[in-house]
Amino acid sequence: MSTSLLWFRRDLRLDDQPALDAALARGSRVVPVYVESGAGRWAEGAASRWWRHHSLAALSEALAERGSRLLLRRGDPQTVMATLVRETGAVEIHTNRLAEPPGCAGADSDQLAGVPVRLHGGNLLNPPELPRNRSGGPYRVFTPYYQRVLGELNPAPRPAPTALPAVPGDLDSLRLDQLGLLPRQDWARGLAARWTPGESGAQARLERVVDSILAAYPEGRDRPAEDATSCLSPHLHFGEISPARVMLELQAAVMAQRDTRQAAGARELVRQLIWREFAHHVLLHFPHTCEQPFDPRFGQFPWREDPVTLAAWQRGETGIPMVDAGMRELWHTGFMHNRVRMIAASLLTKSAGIHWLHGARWFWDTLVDADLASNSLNWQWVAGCGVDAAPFFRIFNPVTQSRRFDPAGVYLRRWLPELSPLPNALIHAPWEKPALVQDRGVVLGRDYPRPVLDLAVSRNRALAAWKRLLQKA
DNA sequence: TGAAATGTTGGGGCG
DNA sequence: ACGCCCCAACATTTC
Repeated sequence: MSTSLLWFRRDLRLDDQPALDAALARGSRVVPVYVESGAGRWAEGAASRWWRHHSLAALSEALAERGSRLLLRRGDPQTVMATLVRETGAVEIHTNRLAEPPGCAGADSDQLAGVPVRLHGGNLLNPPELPRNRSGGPYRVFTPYYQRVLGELNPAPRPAPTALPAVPGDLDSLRLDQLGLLPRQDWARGLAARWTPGESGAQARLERVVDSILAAYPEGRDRPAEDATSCLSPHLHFGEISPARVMLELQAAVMAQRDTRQAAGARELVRQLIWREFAHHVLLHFPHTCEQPFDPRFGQFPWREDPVTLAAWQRGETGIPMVDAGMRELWHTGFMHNRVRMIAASLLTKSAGIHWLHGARWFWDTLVDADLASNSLNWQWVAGCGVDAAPFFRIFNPVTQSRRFDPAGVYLRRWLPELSPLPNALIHAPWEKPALVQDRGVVLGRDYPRPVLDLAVSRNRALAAWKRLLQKA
């Protein structure tokens, strides 16, 4: 009877788990293992580590319930696997592809410790190198990519096995707390209040999305005060739910046709899921884009070194309420509403002219859904230097956006309680009428910062810099 | 998944 | 009745 190692990486689930299914299909003994390895490029940030701690706890429990056991080991995967192969006599390693660039935690290899690594496709709907456009190259524009893969997707997720083979008791495992994933200081209470990491948390959220969020999703997803987005991103990042499972549930909602609004919401969410696929497609074919602009002209762009503004942005103290609310939501919950991410990112890269990598690195450290492919693609999209990017001159006005998408100031007051005495007419841009603001007991510069930049001035500066770049190129 | 400037149109007030 | 102006609403262009 042969033995396989089931190497969990960011596929921390048992449902629709192709690596698990394949290991079992060999009719062999299956030894599940998680390897805590060293840093490397884009070492996981603190919020992600918090999430992973809890996700591993849930996975460990789910395996135990089915008669198996999760081994936790620490070290270089090559070394750890060599030890495990010696201890178990394993002939294969099964895991799901991550397809990140070399040197990153999610880089794949097809052999470790002299044993073949069988790479499965449970993390994505499509193998990330596919599809190819008519000239045989990768896609660089979302819409044709979307239309192409939409017609080809036919997910067939498989349910979790109800029982698993036992793991020999003499195999050592670290305790979860020995991985040291939790922060020393307990700043994570906000995260714990907001999230339920782990497979059952992911499934519960998907159920709620289908039952009560989908119908209003197309318009609701832009209003940050509402619970109207899927919030599946961290669950998907850690593989607590498979994209094929999400897809199937959404397709079922479309098929049911009870509610055409629900079907429209499902289609829109499928589109978002395919943005995730597209990000992986792009990072696989253009692996330098996690650090370098996709559009080479931007190698010459005069980004400003401005540590003071960067720090104000990070702390949520720019004096621009919609931006500060988003940055504080991020700090407290490890998440930021998608619309607000675009606004905050536009302010940093375009209004402040600060390099998108500074923003990408901050998000990387603070987001529970930090994902190299999505983070890189989206930061470059906002900055205007990426694949299918927003043109550089598309600069968000955070005040206009705030008035449009949070007209009643509900989101602003939630994250900026110091502004809650202000009426809706003043809360979106308090610096415009400082005297009226002061009448309400809010003193700018004391209770809430004055804006770190002038939106009109910074807009013109950004446009001028872009124009000069075009002339050079 | 923009914003601001500029252009156009049409209704109403008014001499 | 008519032309004129104003301005809001909408469309188009430019960045």
